[in-house]
This record gives sequence, C-alpha cells and structure tokens, in this order.
Amino acid sequence: MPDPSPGARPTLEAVAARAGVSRATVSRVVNGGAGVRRPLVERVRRAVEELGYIPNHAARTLVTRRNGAVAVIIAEPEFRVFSDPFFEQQVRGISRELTAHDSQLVLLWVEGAGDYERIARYLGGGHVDGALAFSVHDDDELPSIVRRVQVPTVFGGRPGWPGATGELAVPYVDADNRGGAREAVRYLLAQGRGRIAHIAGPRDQTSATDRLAGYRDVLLDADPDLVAQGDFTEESGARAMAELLERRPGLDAVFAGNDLMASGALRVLRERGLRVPEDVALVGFDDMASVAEATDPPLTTVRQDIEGMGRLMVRLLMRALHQDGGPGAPDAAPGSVITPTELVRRASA
Amino acid sequence: MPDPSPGARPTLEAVAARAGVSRATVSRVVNGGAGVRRPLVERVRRAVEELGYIPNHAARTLVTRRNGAVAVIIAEPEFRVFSDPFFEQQVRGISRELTAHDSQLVLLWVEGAGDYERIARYLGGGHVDGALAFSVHDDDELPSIVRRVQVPTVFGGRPGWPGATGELAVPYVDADNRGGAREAVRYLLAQGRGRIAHIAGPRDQTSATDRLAGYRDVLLDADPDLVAQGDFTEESGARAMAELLERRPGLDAVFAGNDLMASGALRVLRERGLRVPEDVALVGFDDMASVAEATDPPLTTVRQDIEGMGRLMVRLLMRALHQDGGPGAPDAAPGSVITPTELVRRASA
DNA sequence: GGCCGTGCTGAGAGCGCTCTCACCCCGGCG
DNA sequence: CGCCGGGGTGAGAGCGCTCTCAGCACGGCC
Repeated sequence: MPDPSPGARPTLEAVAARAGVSRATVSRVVNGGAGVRRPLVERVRRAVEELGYIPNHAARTLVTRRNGAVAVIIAEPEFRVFSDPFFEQQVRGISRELTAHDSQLVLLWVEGAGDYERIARYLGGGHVDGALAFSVHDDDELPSIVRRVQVPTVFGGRPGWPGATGELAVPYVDADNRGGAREAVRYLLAQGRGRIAHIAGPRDQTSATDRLAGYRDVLLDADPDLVAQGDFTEESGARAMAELLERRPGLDAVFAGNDLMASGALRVLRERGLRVPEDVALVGFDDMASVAEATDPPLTTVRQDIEGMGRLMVRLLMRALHQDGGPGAPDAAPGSVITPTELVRRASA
Repeated sequence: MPDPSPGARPTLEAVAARAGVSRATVSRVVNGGAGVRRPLVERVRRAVEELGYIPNHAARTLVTRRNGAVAVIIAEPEFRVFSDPFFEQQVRGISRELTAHDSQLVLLWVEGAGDYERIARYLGGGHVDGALAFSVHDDDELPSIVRRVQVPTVFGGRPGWPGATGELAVPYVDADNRGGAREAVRYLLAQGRGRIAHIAGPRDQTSATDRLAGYRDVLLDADPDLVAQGDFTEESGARAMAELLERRPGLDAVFAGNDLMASGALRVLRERGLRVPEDVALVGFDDMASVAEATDPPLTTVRQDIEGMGRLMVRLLMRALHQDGGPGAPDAAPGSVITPTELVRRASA
C-alpha cells in the first residue's frame, strides 16, 4: 500500500504527494528542514519513512555539482602497497572521516605509468569532489595532473620534488619526522650515549631524509661513518647494522629510520653478542605495533598517529571544498599540516 | 578561443554547436558512434577533442540508471584486512577488471556491527551497480542486506552459513580448496609418506574446512590425532606442529592449511632437529610469495590464482548486470565459480 | 513515375533533484 | 483600518544527458 509499484523507488514527487506538500518543501526537509514549519516537517518525515524514500544521488549531483565522493589514489611503485600496515591505518582513518562527512571513498589504483591518462580523465570528469594521494615520488605526474584538472587534492607525506616548497607547493599532511628524530637522538644523548649511529631510509623519500636531518640537527658534528644507508626493509636494517659495526665497533646507540630496520639491526646486534640496551641502545621510528612490540626487547620508538593523519587529510580536503566549492577559486589550496610525534619508551633504549 | 568561459566544462550542447549537429548525434558518437555517418563522426570527434569535452557522469547516470561503480565491502573482523597479502592481490584483480569494464571501485569499510545500517542505506541508494564482498562470517548480516536491497552481489570465498547451498545461496568465487588439498595429500602419498598430518585452519572458514575435507577425502581412515587445529597464523602453525610431534612423533609428512602455518611448523621442525623434507615432508597452501619462497627450504605448496579470482568476481557481477539490469528480474543471480589450484613443487616435499 | 522501405538526423521529452522567485498570509505599525 | 514587511510555501526553470520518435532523403521496386 505505501508502495504502489514495488519495482520503482519512490521519488521526491511521490513523497510530496503523500505528504500533501510541494517538492520544494520535501527537498528542504530532506536537507535539514530549515525554514519549514514544525508540523509540516513531521508530516514529510513520516511520508519519507512510509515510502522508504532514498534521495537519488545522481539527480542531486547533477544540480549541486557535488558528488559526495573522494578519490584515494594509490600509485603502486612496488609490490606492497596495501600490505603496508602504515597504509592500512591511514586508509582506515580516511574511511572513518569520510563517513563522518557523508562521503564515499573511491579507490583509484594506478596501474603503471601509462595509466595516468585514465586517472586524469576520471579526475577531470568531475566524478569526485577531491582527491587524496600518497607519498608520491619526486617525478610523479600526479601533482601536475591534479593541478591541470583542478581537483582539490591533499597529499599524504611531504612531497620532495624540486620547488615543492615554492610555486609547486601542494597541501600535505605529514608527521613531524624531523622533530621526532631530534627527540629520539636527544633521548639517546640524555641516556649518556656518546656514539650514536643512524640507519637512514631511502634517499628519495622525505620521511627518511627528514629523519636523517633531525639526527643531524642534534648531532651537528656527527661522524659521517656513523650513518648507514637502508631502504626501510628489515633486511636492509640488518645489512646497515653490520656495516656500521664494521666501521665503528665502538658505537653505543643506533637510531634507525623505522621499526623494520631497527628490527633487522637488533637481529644483527644479538648475533654479534651485543646486548640491547646495555651495550647498544636502539630506537626505531613509526611504532608499528606488529614490529615494535614484538621484538625482544620491545623497541623504544617514535610514534606517529597514522590514522589521525588519514583523518586530517580528509578534514583538510573538506575545508578546502566547503570554503568555496565552485570554480573560479583556483587557489583555495588548503594549508599543510605537520602532526606531532611522541617518543614511546620501551626496553630497547 | 575553444573555451569561451574557462571555468565551465563544455557540455554536449557546446560540442553539438561547434560540430554543427544536434545533441543526439553527439551523444551517439560519444557512445560509440553507431549509426552515424562517417564524416559526421569525424567532425564530432574533432569538436570533442578541441573543447576537451568530458561527459557528465551524473547526468548520464540519472537517465541510464547505471553508475559505473561497484562497491567492495570490507567487513573488518580482525585487525589485518588490508595487510593481508591475499586481500591485496584480490583487490588488485578487481581493480584491473573493473577498469576494463569502465567501472569504479567504491570502498565500503564496515566499521563494526552497528555500521551495517549505513551500508544498507548506501547500497539501497543505488549509488553502485553491484557489490563485491569477502569471506563473510556465518552470522554476517551482509547476505541478507544485499538480498533485501536487491543489489547484485558476488562473494569472495564460499559462504558457510546454514542453507548456503540451498535457498540462501549466493553467487561466489572460490578456489578449489578441497581439490587442491586432495592433490597435495596424494602427492605426499606418492612420495611414499605414510603418516601424513594436517594442520587445519579456523573451523568457521570454509577455505579451511574445505582443505581439511580434501585431506580426509584421500586419507579416509586417517588417525584423528594426526590433525591439529590452527588459525592460519604462523604462531598457530608452530603450536600445532609441536602438538602433533608430541602426539605422533613418528609422522613423516605435514600438510598445512596455509603457508603461514607451514612456516610456523617448519620452524618447530627445525628446532627439534628434524630435517625437511628428509625426515618430514611439508606442504603448504596459497603459494603466498612472501612466505613460500622465503622459507628454507622453500615451500612446496598449492597455488591459487588470487588475482584471477578477483577478476572473476567482477566478470560474474558484470554478467549479471548486463543480463537484465532493470528491476523485475529478482533472480538473475550469477552462478558461482570454483577456480582450479595447482601444486607447486619446491624443496620442502 | 509513384510508393515504400531503409538509414540518418534532429526535436523534444523527460530522469529526480535543487534553487530562485513569486506569492500568500499574517502581525505590527502608522 | 490600510499598508508594509517577513516568514513560509509552491511553481517552475533548469542541471546535462539519453532515447524515442518523427522527419527527411535516397534508392529500389512494381
């Protein structure tokens, strides 16, 4: 009875008819009900309920030019993308915050370099209100694409391409890698450690170079041989540790660029019969639960609120979106945000 | 010059005007150009090019009732969802196939039990053409929801709830777990192994119970003490192996429910001084690269084409979608598909 | 040579919604 | 008591596209 033709979804029109009001009034009620008298609101609400009315998204988008969807762009540089627990947490934060903003998450998986054309077309097609992108490489086309198609975009991780701080700047959210690194090193210093080594992450990722910079900020005249190169993998951490031990056997502390490398370093340290933290104190970065808490001894490390960063990316984007929305405001670029880190003391240092 | 007002995207109308044809003709060309004379097609194409015309998705959806989007529903039972390499590969397959079908992937992350209401509303709102869901638990609400809101849905993994083979059946894609298990056990048999143990995965996942069933298919009168319970984690594999060794020290082969458990079992085997495969042959399942190739010795295991399964899920869904599309065909449920597995011989057996 | 396909093209009617106005009704004021 | 102003409501014009159907030109047939 409430639904005359079972196949067809009820429209605004149907609700209006049932409630005995105009389409406009129903629309107002559905969108918050501001400026509609109480009894009418009630009546419309009831009609919506009875008919099981659900607004047609496409129709709404057609006129409002908003589609309540945000693209999350994943450029796959290597094998692990998803499997990165880091990424999972970030996406979770994004998903949650998006839900809170009544928006959907559209996943755009870039399938290699040739695929950017497709991405550009999609982004340019106005299918999404904005986009979120991750730690793009320095030569990535993404920044120029989003600029060209004018899609508000927030990046995860500080971009490192030349000019990223100037005219090619993009809004981003990143942890305070440099500050966190400084804190870690200062902590080691405070523990009385004198020869603090660093295992650095890949040179083309700002998260790695920023941490290295933080290390140098504190240890202004650090012995260059106390810095070894890794690539954020466990394996590379082990290799770097071995190298370090060979070059500077007397080192008494290691600040690793991330937990994975710290874990590799720890393995080598124990193999060589060095006690942690007695002989060598060890600090990681990330506070990746599956690693930092699982090692023996558990890792003292620098925590960053990854899920929070995801949420923040969305919030930044939403702010930019609501600020103007319409075209003609080419530079409503949301500002970037650096989120604080926190030293988590466990047993390794 | 081609673009009079820089802010505004060109519409069909604009293209029509520029090409000197009607909107209808432009529409025809944009959608394939069937039934339009050659020269006109060219002219329209050129106009599209010059204006940089991109069809408005919302407008199209409004009339066609198709939105070129498919929801991927992730119900998060435990911590790792994304981080599961299994899942990553599946999503990659889905993403690729969806792209081939010109569709988008909308990620729906279920945030706990109370969140199903939101999911139902979204699915019911006709925002997506169909949905893809994964290895739902037996008491999951998802199947009943998609049934209620009538959204064509394909499941990944054979559902195990009561009635799943009858009136509550849903279309799914799964690997031939049972057949693969049979092959693995037969292989062990052919190697002359007589006391073959099994480390089973969680009882509430059909992938695990199917593998156990396959094991039993071959070893009809298997000693019940040769089966130990695990939960698909490395740790549980180690525990189960220890148990097995205690109960039946004379076992000469182990078929583990997945590679992770096999890896755990391998660890324990070596700790006890047992040689693999000389003393105990070991076979895993999944052929998860990061595990099966990394162990020492590398694992003989049963491979399943995970990415292919993802693609298949999409293909099944698309078939159901194109088959009818409109309402009124309540039971256009696509059939299920079981994909073959393959035994990969490495050094562990 | 007239008639009927056949093949293209264009006109126009929506799809379901939002949003601007015009309108109406009422209270307050002159 | 008439007039003005303001809050509440409805009418109607689109948003950009698809799709049906009418119309037109052309060729083959009787």
